[in-house]
Amino acid sequence: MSTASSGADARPRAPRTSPTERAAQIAAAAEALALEEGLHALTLRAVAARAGVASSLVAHYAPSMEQLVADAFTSIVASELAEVRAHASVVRHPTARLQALLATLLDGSRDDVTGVWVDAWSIARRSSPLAAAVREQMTAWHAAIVEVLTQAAPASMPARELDRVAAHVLAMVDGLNAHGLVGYGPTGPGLALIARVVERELSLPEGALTR
Amino acid sequence: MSTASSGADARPRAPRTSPTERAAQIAAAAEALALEEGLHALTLRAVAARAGVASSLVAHYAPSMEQLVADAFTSIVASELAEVRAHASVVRHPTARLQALLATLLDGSRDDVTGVWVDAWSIARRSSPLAAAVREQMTAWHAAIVEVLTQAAPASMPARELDRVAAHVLAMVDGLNAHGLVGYGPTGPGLALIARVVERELSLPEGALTR
DNA sequence: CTAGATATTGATCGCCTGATCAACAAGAGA
DNA sequence: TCTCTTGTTGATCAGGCGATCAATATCTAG
Repeated sequence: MSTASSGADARPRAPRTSPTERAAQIAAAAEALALEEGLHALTLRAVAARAGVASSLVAHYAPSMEQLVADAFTSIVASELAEVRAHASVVRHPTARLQALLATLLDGSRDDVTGVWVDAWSIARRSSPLAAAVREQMTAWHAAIVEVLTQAAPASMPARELDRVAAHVLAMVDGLNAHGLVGYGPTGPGLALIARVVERELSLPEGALTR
Repeated sequence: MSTASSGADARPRAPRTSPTERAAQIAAAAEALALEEGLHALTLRAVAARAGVASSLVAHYAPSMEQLVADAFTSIVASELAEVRAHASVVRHPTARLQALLATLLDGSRDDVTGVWVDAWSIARRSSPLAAAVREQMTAWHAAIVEVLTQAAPASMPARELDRVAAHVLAMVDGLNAHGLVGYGPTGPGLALIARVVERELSLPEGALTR
């Protein structure tokens, strides 16, 4: 018996760093873990192992696991939104930009984030911090969709209508992605499904969003 | 110290019954618990307490908790489908029947079942029995929606189109209900949102499904 | 070079989970 | 009434959970 004995973590001691940096490392570990294994995988010990620190250190930096989960969710989803926004904003033509937005939301390239969303809806029923975070991010997504819709819609279209169409799009995207996550339904035709509706609502020529 | 001592369950012994009946009781307890507390609440001990038996008896009747959860899900959702089918089938006029179907799916009167659906999508990623059960029930729902749509649609409408519209409706309903579950968005206007699309797709007069 | 501040740790508590198995109890058939 | 089948139980195992706290190790200011 020379090396390990019975310790709680059995691991070289983590180098001392600034609280800010350490908190960032732990948050990053939590986000990566959630994307790979889902929000359920965010346990004190799993996050600690991922970050290479003792589990008690994670507890030291996070007020509670409930809050850590809510924060990880917020960070993941906010990043996704920023990413998608950036992806769409490079497309100049408004209609093409709308198409790019819808396509990237439905092509399954973000299944890991979709998994986080579904976990969040489930867990949020028992965690009010997470519930608040979910509502907040949904509102942000709604606003982003409205923005892109507005640019592609006739100027005469009232904001009320755009709100409605955005809610429709958000529900469709979330529904279709949830379905795809369990291996059900057509993830490919998803775009065609939703494009058709949006074209009509915005008075765009048929096929404007599928070509 | 006269009554309880240290036992595992501390409870009057359950009367001996036939395996069939006992299995049904346990299944019923699991379903009720899932509707009230979510699929996450289905633990060996919680189901046992609800059924008034020892936890080891639940383990004796269920091959595994994973399977018990999948079975409870299937039973709950199949019942819901039968119930909704019955509710719609008493409406004679096809268009009114379609409206009744959509309205009952979106009025929030089945939030408990929606919770079970969301839990199922989340857990199904880690449980293949549940994943299979989810796909199976989604297929059944799709078929039921197609049926009602067909009766309200022009006879000339190809089955391919009806499939597409049904997928659209299912995604919308699931998306809107998931949103409503965390207290986000307009659960009331939900019907208006989806009715508008379905009216157009089926060439129904505007407002046919909202009045 | 020392002393104080603080980032980090290991051990521990109480509670929960699914699963297994010998032992018990109660109804059914002889 | 007696035996046999079998529905039911309690105890137990190995593991995981969040949280807390005294102790330790390391950096920094004096």
